[in-house]
Amino acid sequence: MVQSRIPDVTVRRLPIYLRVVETMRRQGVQTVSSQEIARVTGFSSEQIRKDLACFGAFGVRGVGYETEHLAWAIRNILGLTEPVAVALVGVGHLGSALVRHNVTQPTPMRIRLLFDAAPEKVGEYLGELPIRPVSTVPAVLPQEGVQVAIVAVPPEAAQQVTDLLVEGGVRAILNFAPVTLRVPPYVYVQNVDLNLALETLAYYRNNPGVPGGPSLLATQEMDGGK
Amino acid sequence: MVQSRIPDVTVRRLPIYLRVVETMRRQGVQTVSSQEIARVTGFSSEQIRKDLACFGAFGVRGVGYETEHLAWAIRNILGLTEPVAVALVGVGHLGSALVRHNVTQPTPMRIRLLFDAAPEKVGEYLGELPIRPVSTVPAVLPQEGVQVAIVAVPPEAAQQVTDLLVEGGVRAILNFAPVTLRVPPYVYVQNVDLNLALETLAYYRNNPGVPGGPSLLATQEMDGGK
DNA sequence: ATTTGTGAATTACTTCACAGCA
DNA sequence: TGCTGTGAAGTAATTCACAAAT
Repeated sequence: MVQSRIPDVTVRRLPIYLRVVETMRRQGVQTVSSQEIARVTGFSSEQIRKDLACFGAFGVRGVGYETEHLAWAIRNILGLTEPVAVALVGVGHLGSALVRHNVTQPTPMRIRLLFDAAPEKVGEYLGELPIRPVSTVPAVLPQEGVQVAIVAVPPEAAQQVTDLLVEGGVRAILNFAPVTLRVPPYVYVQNVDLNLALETLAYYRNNPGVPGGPSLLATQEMDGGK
Repeated sequence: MVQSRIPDVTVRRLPIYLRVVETMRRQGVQTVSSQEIARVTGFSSEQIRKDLACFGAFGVRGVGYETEHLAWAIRNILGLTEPVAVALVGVGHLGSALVRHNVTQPTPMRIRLLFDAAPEKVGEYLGELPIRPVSTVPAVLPQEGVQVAIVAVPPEAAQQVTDLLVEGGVRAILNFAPVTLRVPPYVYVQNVDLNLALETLAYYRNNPGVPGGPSLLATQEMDGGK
């Protein structure tokens, strides 16, 4: 059964399933059951079946899912059939670590454009990639067809940078700055806030035994509260 | 009304509230209403009141919350009344960026111990902090009273490192390795998986206008699926 | 007049239970 | 038998709506 509206939690689980299925496929495994994916990921098998069923029935009853077909299907749903170019703004400690990390990873999301505000950084190279002035974002992004961006600038600059990205036609942003970004409703923002993540740990250090929730990463409320 | 069991989603929102309230307090603001916090964070004001009411009633009707008192209360709930020492394992690109990032941040979560497996890194310093051999984790952590750790090692080494951390008495782990860590039920794991975060963006780039979920960062299912 | 605190209603997500197919 | 797909039941989280307090 194909649903029109896919829950956010489901979308966030899909890349996990893809990783598992893809690994198995490369190991030569032909089919995989929801129980096997459950074992590796920690999600329940029913949940995995429900998630996959949102997009139609790929499985074979009594057998499981064909790894080749399932990997293809998930990549299609996510829009990962071919490499996706990503822009990164803010080539500081964190930004450059993200770039160096990204080049070693087997993900189709590829950082291809770098921007920074500091004049002394502009023109330098990080690996093969030149660092461009952040003012050129609105012009360069459409030209290069890039619609996904990472914000790794100091909090003071984050909103300003975001406005430039939106002007450049960005549709989805991964934000490392510890601020709530204001964007139009058609732009998706996912926050990765390292301080918040660590501070949450402080609570569970003292209140153990509870956790539970699966889920994966941080969306952002769109409106400004009512 | 004081609840015994606090929802995970609430715990993940508390550090956000703390940040906002703390900022206002430093600006000399005496009281803050749930609507004002809502405006800044994007959460609804009812939700904020419900979250805070889990721990008792701090507010004054018709007025709002006293910033001083509220900040103190949230810090108490989270266990952030004094600095919390954190260990980091894996001083690669990402790990060292996290350390350099952390020293500039105004969070009470302080990275104080560094570990790495590579003999050529052991003994070197990153800022003031010496890099220790990862084998000393089980001995050093209890000695230094550290119960929170960051895993920033390659996926192959992540489970092994986690076992050492658990042996050393760690209660909460922030995991950057793209694997599901196996831990005893009293250890809390929060995953930050950069590839998954980026891959989720790919979906929303093509399916705009939806997002919605507030929430903040990645827990991990504990059991192995049933 | 304003804003908290909270039951009630609603919505979202997960788990259960099992029919249907290989 | 084994495993998928799914309606029904159950649980969790959010929003509504308003009484209580200043």
